[in-house]
Amino acid sequence: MKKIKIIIADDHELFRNGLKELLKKYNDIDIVDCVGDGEAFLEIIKSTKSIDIVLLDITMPKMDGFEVLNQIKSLNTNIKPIIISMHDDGIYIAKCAKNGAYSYLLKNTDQDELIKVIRIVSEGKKYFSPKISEKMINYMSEQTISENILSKKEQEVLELISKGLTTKEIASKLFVSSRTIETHRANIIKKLEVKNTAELIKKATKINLI
Amino acid sequence: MKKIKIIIADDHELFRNGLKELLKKYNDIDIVDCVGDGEAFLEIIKSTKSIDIVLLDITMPKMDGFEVLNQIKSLNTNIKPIIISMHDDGIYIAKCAKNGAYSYLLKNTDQDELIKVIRIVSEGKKYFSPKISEKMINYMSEQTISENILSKKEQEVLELISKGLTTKEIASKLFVSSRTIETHRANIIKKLEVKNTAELIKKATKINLI
DNA sequence: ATGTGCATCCGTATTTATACGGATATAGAA
DNA sequence: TTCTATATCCGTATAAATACGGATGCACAT
Repeated sequence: MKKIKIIIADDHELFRNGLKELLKKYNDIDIVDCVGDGEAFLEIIKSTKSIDIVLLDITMPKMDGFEVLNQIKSLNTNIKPIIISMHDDGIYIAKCAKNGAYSYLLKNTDQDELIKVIRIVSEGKKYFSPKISEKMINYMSEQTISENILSKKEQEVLELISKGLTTKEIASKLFVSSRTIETHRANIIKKLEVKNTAELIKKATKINLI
Repeated sequence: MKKIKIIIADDHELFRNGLKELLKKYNDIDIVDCVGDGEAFLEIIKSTKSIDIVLLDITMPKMDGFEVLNQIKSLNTNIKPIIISMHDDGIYIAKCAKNGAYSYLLKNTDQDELIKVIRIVSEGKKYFSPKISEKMINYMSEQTISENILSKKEQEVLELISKGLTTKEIASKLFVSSRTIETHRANIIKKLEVKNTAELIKKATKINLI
């Protein structure tokens, strides 16, 4: 039988070793290595191939979990990261999900759940528990409060700006003078308290206007 | 005992009525009304207060589910929408989550699951099943493939552009000529195949570069 | 050793965006 | 009704971005 090869990356030694002991008992699991920071982890996976899973903490010295997730993606390995974190903030969860985590567990997760998730993930499936999903979704939906700041026309103009149209193009598309669009642009920029178009689009995206 | 007041909004009459019959059997549930499109639904909730839950389809004539979700948010009611859809695409799920859905069920969900979710949501909690979460998370992480397109410097410049700095400001911040930054800008725009800064920032945000 | 990608630099011309400081008509809210 | 927000329009001036078409030195991989 093929064992699931795992690396543990966590800066708390006690936790790391405890976890190792805990997982030792399972026949289908093989703890290949334990490291205390993100850089050390990356070193290892450069030499050691065929790792299945990394149990990854977010807050680590030198290179944090988010960075590690990014690196894993760009390295084109098939290591599947499971985040084990003490934070249950929606933003953390969403960020990990976005960056390719296969699961997100809290440090107070019980043993059975952990084993269950390891086995699910080892088959290439992602698993996020309903509680974790709820947190993330709450966060995602909160990000959409700020509507109604812009008038309908302004919203329309913003939409077209974001599509790459110039003032002139927008003007002819909406059958108005380009002066009008210029004014709209100026007002939009003022309302969102930004300096220029680049910052505008960034902010508008952030608060979900486009 | 207080019943959970529900409205069903779905354009398929058979499904709508079937669902109604099905839910009739439960003592703690009260189907207040059934409608076939989004506009009709909005009409009803304007007059009828104290609805707890709407079972909402996405594809509907006149006004689709996404629009309805948006309206519900801006109307400041405490109706909790549960999406019942036949699509299990990640993008649909993510969009609903973002727009304030309390749950997302597929039309082939079994009865027990539906009742369970209705009861959970009626208490104000959100619930997304692991399968649905998986779909959504897969979608979210796919949105983040394209790294490594830009060089480090280009990435750095992009970051500063998105913060609203002008070419000149970036140049002096990075101790290089503004010509250099101009070239970087041009190259970034070319690489991401966009027309101008506005579109650039939008795309960069979308593919998670900033 | 040779090539490829990258960071860096330069000039010129045109197009856009931004910053001023106005004005009017209309519709909806107070 | 009066106030307020909105959409629309106008001019002038400067700042910035974009489009051309180049060039060099350096590092890294083949």
